[in-house]
Amino acid sequence: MIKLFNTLTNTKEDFKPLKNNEVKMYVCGVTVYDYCHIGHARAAVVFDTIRRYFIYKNYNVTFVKNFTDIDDKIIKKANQEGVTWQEISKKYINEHNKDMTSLNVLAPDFAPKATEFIDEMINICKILIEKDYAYEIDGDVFFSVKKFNDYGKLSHRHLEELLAGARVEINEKKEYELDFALWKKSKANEPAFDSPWGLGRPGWHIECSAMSAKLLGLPFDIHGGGKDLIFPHHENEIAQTEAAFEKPLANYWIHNGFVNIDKEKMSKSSGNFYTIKEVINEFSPEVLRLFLLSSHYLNPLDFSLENLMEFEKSVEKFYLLLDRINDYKASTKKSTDKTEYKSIYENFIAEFEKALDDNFNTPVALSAVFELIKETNKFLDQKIDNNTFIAFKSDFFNTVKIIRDVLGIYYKKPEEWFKENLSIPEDKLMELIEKRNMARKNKNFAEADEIRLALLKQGIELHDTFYGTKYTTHRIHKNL
RNA sequence: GGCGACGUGGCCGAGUGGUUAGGCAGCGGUCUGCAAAACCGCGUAUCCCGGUUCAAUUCCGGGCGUCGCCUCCA
Repeated sequence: MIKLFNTLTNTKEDFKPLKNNEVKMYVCGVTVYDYCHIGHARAAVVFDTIRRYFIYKNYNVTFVKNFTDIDDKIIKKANQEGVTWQEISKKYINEHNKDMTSLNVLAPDFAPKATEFIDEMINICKILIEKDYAYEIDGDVFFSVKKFNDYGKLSHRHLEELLAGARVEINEKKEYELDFALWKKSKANEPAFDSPWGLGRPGWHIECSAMSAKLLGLPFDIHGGGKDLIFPHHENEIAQTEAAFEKPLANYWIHNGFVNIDKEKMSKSSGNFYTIKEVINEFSPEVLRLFLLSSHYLNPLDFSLENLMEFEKSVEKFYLLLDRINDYKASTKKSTDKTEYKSIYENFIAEFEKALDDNFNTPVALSAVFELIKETNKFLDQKIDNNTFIAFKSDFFNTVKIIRDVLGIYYKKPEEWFKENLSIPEDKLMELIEKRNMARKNKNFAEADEIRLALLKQGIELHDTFYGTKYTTHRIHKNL
């Protein structure tokens, strides 16, 4: 039984799908006006992992993640660059998708764009006006929060509280300060869509109401996004959808914590952010993904390049083990004193699932992974006969597949990993290894050590094993 | 101002009313020409003050500190 923390009830609950073993989930995507940063990466990786875990548990998952492709910031950027808003949104959708691919985030089943659902949004506005939940003033349509009794149920706030803290907002036409726009009249030279209220464009929240209702139906199981979306975005989405359709929007609301830099929230407006591209220029995306999973998704995650180095080593450790298995020479003699690998394998599966069942506790799941690596190394330290080794490999690669499928890491071949970090041409390296081994043979250890040290400075470590000299590599982070 | 979260060993990071993850770094050892890798061993933490309890890091109250939301934001 999967338990998850539901923002709506502020408690950890058993997950019960609405229908059999189906999970329908909608996750808020990004507004496409710039490159994605690490905060976007965290949300993407968190929900991707949740999705992957449901799939692993044999649920049939329908996963929707949208793009907000029309919005003030997109228009502003388009004006700055002297291009159309479509060119901006297209470009950054494309860049977003590249980033997601590099992070090994599975493509959503649906990746709708707001502008593809204008009719549906207009329809919701019409219904809300008809039902007297919304009103039109001079081409703008606003939602009247006072009329929706449950307003505040997600963010656990009351209108008075919200008003008390509200920064002075000079809005004009609204009947009540906290009312929000469903439809915005467009100014001259702004992108515009035809509507019963004249030319305009949708407000921010309405798109998700339209797309989720159309693509998943109401209610659906899980709605997710970053914690910063709880208010007002998701609160408003609930108000619109539930007022218009008289059905609950989603049963479970999941929100991931922020990525911090020096304890402060990473955000565009504060300027303290790293883009995904900047980071994966310095570290493998796999390292970034592992790092993002290394703390619980509800908690803040402090980002630093130094922290990434730690996880770079973790990834390396795994590939070292794979490499070891590839090279392993089973003993021709019958195994002695061998422990059963079966129990290591079964223990891992149990720990791993227990962790993820409990509100997707990826740090604990990772500790099970690290234990597995250690236990496996220990197992291989014994003398293993061929039959035992073959049986072991089968169990081991089953577990690796689970880790890959669920956590989305460790999907490379070890040689790929080590080669991608190689700082000199491989044939040159082979020459040096050859040269060093000649020196070793001649007991010229000074020369041998000199070669090894020189390579080490370039991020290449040599390991003399009984089946030959192996190399491993790690990136040199000059700028850190 | 209102509401909320958090404070764990050198660092990162979980769980738990009593036997107390995991990782990184460090130290000692096995191995090695020497290393590296791997393995073994060591370190033994829960902001402060009260309270409840046979027992609290875990529950309650207070304090201090950090952060978040109330504005676009993953």
